[in-house]
Amino acid sequence: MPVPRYSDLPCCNCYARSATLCASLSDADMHHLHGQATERSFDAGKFIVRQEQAADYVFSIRSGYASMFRLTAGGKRQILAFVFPGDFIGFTSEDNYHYGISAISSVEACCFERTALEALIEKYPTMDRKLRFTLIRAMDATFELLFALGRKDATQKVASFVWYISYRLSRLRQPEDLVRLPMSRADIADCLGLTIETVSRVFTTLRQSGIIHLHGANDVEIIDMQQLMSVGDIVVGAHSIYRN
Amino acid sequence: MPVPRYSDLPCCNCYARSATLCASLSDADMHHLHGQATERSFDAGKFIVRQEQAADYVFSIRSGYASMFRLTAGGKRQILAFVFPGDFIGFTSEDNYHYGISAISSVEACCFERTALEALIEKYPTMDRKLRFTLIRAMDATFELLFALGRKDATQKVASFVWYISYRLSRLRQPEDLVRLPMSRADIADCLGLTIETVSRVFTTLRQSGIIHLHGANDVEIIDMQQLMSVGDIVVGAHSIYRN
DNA sequence: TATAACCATTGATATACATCAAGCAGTTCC
DNA sequence: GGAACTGCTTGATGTATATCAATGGTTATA
Repeated sequence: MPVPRYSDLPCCNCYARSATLCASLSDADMHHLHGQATERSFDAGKFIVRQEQAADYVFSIRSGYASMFRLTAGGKRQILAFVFPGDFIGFTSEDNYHYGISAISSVEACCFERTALEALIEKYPTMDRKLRFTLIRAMDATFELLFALGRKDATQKVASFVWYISYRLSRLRQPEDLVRLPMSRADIADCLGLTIETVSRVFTTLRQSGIIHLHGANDVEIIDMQQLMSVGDIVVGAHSIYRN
Repeated sequence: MPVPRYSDLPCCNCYARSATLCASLSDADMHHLHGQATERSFDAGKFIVRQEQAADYVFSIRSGYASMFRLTAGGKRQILAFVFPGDFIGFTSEDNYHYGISAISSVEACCFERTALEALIEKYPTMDRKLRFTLIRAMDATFELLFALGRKDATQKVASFVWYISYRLSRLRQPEDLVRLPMSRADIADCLGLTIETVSRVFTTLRQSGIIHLHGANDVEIIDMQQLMSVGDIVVGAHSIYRN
C-alpha cells in the first residue's frame, strides 16, 4: 500500500502542519504522525479538558476558538489564554491539568496521547524545536497578559485586548479593520480580571471617543488604530527566529 | 590535549547541568558547550538585560536571585517572574527583550549567544527537549501568577507568594520553615500588582493571625503551613514527566 | 406572534486598595 | 555620637472598580 501524501490525511492536513509542529516532516513521517492522532470535535461551550483531570493529552487546534481558564473554589474564573486555530495546548508539568479548556465556538482538534507524542518527538527531533518555539511565543503572550493584569487600568486592559484579538485574527486571514470577537463580555472580563459591567462601560467610552465603532456587541470596527494602541499602552516588536 | 571532565569546566559545572540543559551530555559535549558560554557576574541591583535591547543572549543562572520585569511609560513596574539558581532566562520570540532582568542579590550566570546556542542545540537534540520541559514548567509558574493577579485579593496574593518562594527555595536546599525572602517589599508589590503599603499591611495581619512569624522584615517563619496555603488558595499537584 | 431566556448596557452605591503623609528602625557616613 | 539615608510600618483619605439593581435588545422556543 502506497504511503499517502500528507494532504490526504485529514487529521494532519491542518493549520498546525504549516505553522508549527510538522513543517519539516516528510510525507512518510506525516503518515506515522497521523497514526498517533485522533480527530475530535467539540460544540461551543463544551469542555476540551476539565480542570484537575489527568494531563494525558495534547491538542492541536484545527479550527475554532477556545479558552484556557482556572476556577477558584468560590466559582470565580480567570482565563489564562484564548486559543486560536493552529495553537498547541495541553502541555503542563503537572500530572493533572490545573486549568480547564472549553470551546468558545465549535472546535475541531487533533488529539495526541501525551506519552505517544513524546515518543514520536524522540524519533523526529525537529518537532522538539518547533514545539519549543511555539512555547516561547505562548510565553511572550502570557507575559503580555500578566503585565496588563498587574499594571493596566480597565481602559488600558480593554484597549490592548481588542488590539490583541485583532492582531491574532489578522495572522489567520487577511487583516481587516472589522474584528469579530469570538468571545462574550463575560469571557473578556474573566480574562482581564474585571467584571462584565466594567468591560461594557469601557467599550462604550471607547466608542464615544471615536476609537472604535460597534456594529453589534461582538463586531468591533477599529476606527483609529494608532489611538487604540496608544490608549492600550501597546509595544509592538518585529519577528525573531523563534517566530514562524 | 585530553578533553577535561565536565566538573573541571567552571562555566558548565553549575546547577543547570544536573537540572536542565546538559543532563545527558557526555564530557566531550560539555567541553564543546563550555566553549560557547561566557561566565558573567552581576552585583545586586545591576541589569542582566535591559528592556528593549536586542535579544541576543540567553542566560543560565548559577547562583543568586534576579527579577524579570516590564516597565510602563509612566514608570510603573510589573515583575513577570523571579529567577532562581538553575533557571534559564532570555528566550523570547521578539527581536528585542520586552522585559528587563536585574539582579536582586549578586548573581553568577552562564551567558550564551542565542544564535550559537541554537546551532549547538541543533547538534545535540536532547538539549531541545530539556529546554522545552524547562519552558513548560516556567509556563505553569506564569499561569499561577496570572491567576493570582486576576482573581486573588491582596491577602490571598501575599499568602500564595510566601508559599511559592518557600516552595522554590525548598527545591534548592533542605526545606526549612524559616524562609529568607531575597526580595524587597517593593519587589513583592510589583510582582503582585499591589503597593508596598498594602503588602506590608498584609504581612502584619498574617503575623497577627499566627500564620507566620517575622524575624526581621525578610525572614519569615511559617508557623501554620496548612492555613497559609488555605488562605492563599493554593492547589498543589504531583510531578509529571515534564518535571526534573 | 407571543414569551422566555440570555446577554449587553446603564445607573446607584459600596469597598478594597491606592495614595498621601508621618513615624520608626537599621545602616552608612562623616 | 549624630546626621542622613533607606526600607518598612502604620494611619487618614480618595478613587477605580465591584456590587447590586433595573432596563433593553437579540435570539430561541412554544
